[in-house]
Amino acid sequence: MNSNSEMDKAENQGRIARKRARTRIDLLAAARKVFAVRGYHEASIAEITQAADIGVGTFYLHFRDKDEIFTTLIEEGLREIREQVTVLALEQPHERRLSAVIRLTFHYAYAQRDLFRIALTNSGQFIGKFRAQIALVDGFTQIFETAQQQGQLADYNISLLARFVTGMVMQGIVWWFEHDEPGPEEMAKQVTLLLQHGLPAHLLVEDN
Amino acid sequence: MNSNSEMDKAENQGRIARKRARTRIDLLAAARKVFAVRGYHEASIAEITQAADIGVGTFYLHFRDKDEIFTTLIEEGLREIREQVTVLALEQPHERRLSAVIRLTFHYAYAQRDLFRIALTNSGQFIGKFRAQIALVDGFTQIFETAQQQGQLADYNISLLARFVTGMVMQGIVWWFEHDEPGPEEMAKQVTLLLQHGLPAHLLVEDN
Amino acid sequence: MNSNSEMDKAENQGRIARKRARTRIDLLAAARKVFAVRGYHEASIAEITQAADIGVGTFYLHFRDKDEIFTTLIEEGLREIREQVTVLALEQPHERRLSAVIRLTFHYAYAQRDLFRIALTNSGQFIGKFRAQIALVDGFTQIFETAQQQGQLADYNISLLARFVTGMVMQGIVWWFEHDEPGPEEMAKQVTLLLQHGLPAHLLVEDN
Amino acid sequence: MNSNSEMDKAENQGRIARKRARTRIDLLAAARKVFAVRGYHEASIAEITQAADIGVGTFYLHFRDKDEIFTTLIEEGLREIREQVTVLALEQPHERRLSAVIRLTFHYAYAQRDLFRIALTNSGQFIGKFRAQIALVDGFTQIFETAQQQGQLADYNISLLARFVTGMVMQGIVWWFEHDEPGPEEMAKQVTLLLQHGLPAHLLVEDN
DNA sequence: AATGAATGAGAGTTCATTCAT
DNA sequence: GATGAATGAACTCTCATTCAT
Repeated sequence: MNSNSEMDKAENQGRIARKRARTRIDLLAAARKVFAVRGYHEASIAEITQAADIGVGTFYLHFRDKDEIFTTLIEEGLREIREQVTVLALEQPHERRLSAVIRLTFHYAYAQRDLFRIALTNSGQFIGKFRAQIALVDGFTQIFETAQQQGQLADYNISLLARFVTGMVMQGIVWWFEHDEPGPEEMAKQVTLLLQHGLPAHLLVEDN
Repeated sequence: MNSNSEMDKAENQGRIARKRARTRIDLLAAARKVFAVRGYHEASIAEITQAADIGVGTFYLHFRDKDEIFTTLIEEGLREIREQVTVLALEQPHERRLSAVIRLTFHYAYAQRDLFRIALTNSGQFIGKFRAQIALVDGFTQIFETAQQQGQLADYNISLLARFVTGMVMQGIVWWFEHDEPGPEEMAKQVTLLLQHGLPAHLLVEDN
Repeated sequence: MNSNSEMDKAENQGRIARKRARTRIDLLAAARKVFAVRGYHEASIAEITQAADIGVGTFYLHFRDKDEIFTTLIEEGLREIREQVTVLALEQPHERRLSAVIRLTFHYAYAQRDLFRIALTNSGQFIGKFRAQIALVDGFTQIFETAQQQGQLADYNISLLARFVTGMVMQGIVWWFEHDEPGPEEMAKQVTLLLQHGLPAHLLVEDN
Repeated sequence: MNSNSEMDKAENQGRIARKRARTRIDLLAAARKVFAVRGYHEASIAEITQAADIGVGTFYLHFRDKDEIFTTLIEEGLREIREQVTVLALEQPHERRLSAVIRLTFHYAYAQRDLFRIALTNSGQFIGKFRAQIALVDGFTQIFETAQQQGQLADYNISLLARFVTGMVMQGIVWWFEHDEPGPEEMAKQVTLLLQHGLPAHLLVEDN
C-alpha cells in the first residue's frame, strides 16, 4: 500500500507536471497568435488567456508579465533555429560556411515568418536585445575574424562588416512581411551574389 | 486711421501666429526629448506637455494624439534630410551618385542620431510606413534601374538589391545607437568598400 | 466742433449698441440651431460660437454660461407666446377662455415646434422650472378658481385639474416631435372634446 | 470523490455567481441613489462606484457605460410595474379596465416616486424612448381601440386620446416630485372624475 | 468689444495584477 | 494548480473659462 501510494504520488506528479507544461504551451501558442494579429502593445494579457482558454490568474503562474512571455516566445522559437544553423554551418568547410549560414537562416526564417514578424515588428524597445540579430552578427563576426587572422579582409572593420551582412539578411526577411516571393533559396542567392562580386564598377567609382 | 487699425490687426495676427507656431515647436522639441529617453509607448502626453512647460489641453490644439506628434516629428525631421540628399545626389554624375547617397545619408543620420533612434526604435508598429527607409529604398531603386536599363546588374533583382543596400546603411546607423565611432565618413567608406569589391573569394566559393 | 463730437459720440454709442445687440441675437440663433440638433448636454460653447461665427471669448461677454443662454433662449422665445395667449384669452368671454387658451397655445407651439422640442427634451434638470408649463398651469388654475368661486368644480382639486389639462396639452405638443399631423386646430378640438364630454360611461363605470 | 469535487465545483460557481450578482445589485442601488440626488448628467461613474463601495474598474465588469446602467435601472425597475399592471388590469372586466390601469399605475408610481423622478427628470434625451410612458400609451390605446370597434369614441383620434390620458397620469406623478399629498387613491379619483364627466358646460361652450 | 490660444480640472475607460475561493 | 471578480493607478481627451492682445 505504501509503495502503491508512492507510485500514485509519482504518477500524480507526472500528470500534474504534464498538465502544467501543457498549459504553458497553450499560453505560448495563444501569445504567438495574439501578438501576430494585434502587435505587442495592443495585446492584453486577458486576450492571450482567452485565446488559450485558461483563466487570467493562471497566466501569472507561468510568466511574470507580458514582457516575459514575449521574450520567452521569441527566445524559444529562435533557439532551435540558432542551434540548427550553428550545427549545420560547422559541418561545412570554411569556404562554404558563410553562404551556409545565410542560406539556412533564410530557410528557417521563411518557414517561421510569423515569428520573425512578431520579433522584428515589436522589438523596437528591445532593439539591441533582439537575439536573432545578435546571433547572426556573432556568427558572421566569427567567420570574418577567422578570415582576418588569415590575412584577409585587411581593410574591413570586422564588427561593421558583420552588421552590414546581418542588415542585408534582415531586409530579406522583412521583404517577406509583404511578399511571398522569391523563396529562401533565391533570396540567399541574391545576397550571396552581391557579397561575391559587389556592384559593377560603373556604379561605384573608386574614390582616391 | 482705417489703414492704421488694419495694420494693427495684421500685425496682431502675425504675432499670434508666431506665438502659436512657437508653442508647436516647443511641443515637438519636448516630444523629441521624451521619446528619446522613454520610447514611444512609455511616453505620455502629460510628460510631453510638462517637458514643454505648457498645459495638457494645449497639446490637443496642435496635435490630434500621440501618434500624430510622433509621425510629424519624424516626418518633419526627415524631410530636410531627404530633400538635401536628393538634391545633392542629383548634382553628382551617375557613377558617383550611389556613393553620394550613402555618404550624405550617413552624414545627416550621424548628426541626427537621436531622431533616427526614435524612429528606428519605435517604428515597429509602423514598419513599412517608416519613411526614411522608404526614401532610401526608392533612391537606390532608381539608381539600379537606370543601371539595369544600361545592361548592368543583369542577374540582380533590383527591388531586393535596393533593400539589401538599405539594410546595410540602416545597420550602420543602428551601430551609432551604441557607439560614436567610426564617424560617417569611415562608415560610408566601409559600406562602399563592401559594395565595390564584395568579399574575398575564399569566403564565398562560387556555387555552381 | 464740440456738439459735433458729441453727436459723433452718441452716434458711435448707438452703433456699438446695435453691433452688440446683433452679436447677441446671432448667439441666440446659433444656440437654437445647435441645441436643436445636438441637445443641451452635447452642445458645447465652442460649437455655438462657431455657428454664430464669433470668437469663443465673446460668448462670455453676453452670457454667463451655457445654462444662461439656454434659459434665455427658452424664456425669450416663450415670452411672446405667453403674452399673446394671455392677451387674446382675456379678450374672450369667460366661457370661451379655456378653449381659447388651449387653441392659441397649440397654434403657437406648432409654429415653434423646434423651440418646444429643445425646451421639453432638455429641461429635465430644470423640470418644475420649465416656464411654458408653469404659465399654462397658472392660466388654467386662474380659470378654474374663478369657476370654483362660482360654485362649479366642487369635487375637483383645482391645482391637480390644472396640471392634468396641462399634461394633455403637453402630450399634444410632444406628439408633434414625431408627427406633423394633425395640425393645431384639430389637436385643440380633440383635447376640447375630451374635456367637454369625458369618456363614454362604458369605459369608466362609476365607482361608489 | 469525483462527484464530491464536482459538487464542490458547482457550489463554488454558485457562490461566485451570487457574489457577482450582489455586486451588480449594489451598483444599481448606488446608481439609483446618485442619479436621484445629482441627476444623470452630473452623476459620475466614480461617484456611483464610491457609493457602492467598490472599485471603479468593477463598474465596467457589469455595465458598458453610464447609459447602460441608467437604462437598466429604469428598465428593471419598471418591468415589474408594467407586468403587474398588465396582469391585474386584465383580470378586470372591460368597463373597469381603464380605471384599474390608472389606479394601479398611480399606486406603483407613488411607491417608487424616486425611480420615476429619475426617469422623468433625465429621460429628456431619451424622450420617446421612455418606456413607462410608452407602456401606458400602449395600454390605453388597446382599451380605446376595443371601445372604438364597438362603435364608441367615434369622434376621437385614438392615438391622441391615449396620449392625453397618459399626459394626465404623468402630470399626476410629476406632482409628487413636489408634494406628497394627495395619495395615489385620490389622485386616481381626480383623473377618473375628469375623464368621466369632463368639465362643466360653462367652461367649454360647444363650438359650432 | 472682440478674439482665440492657453489652461487644467475632471471625466471616462483600460488593464496588469492580486487574492479569496 | 487554476480561477476570474475585483481593484485602482494611470492614461487619454474634452471643454468651460480666462486673459493678454
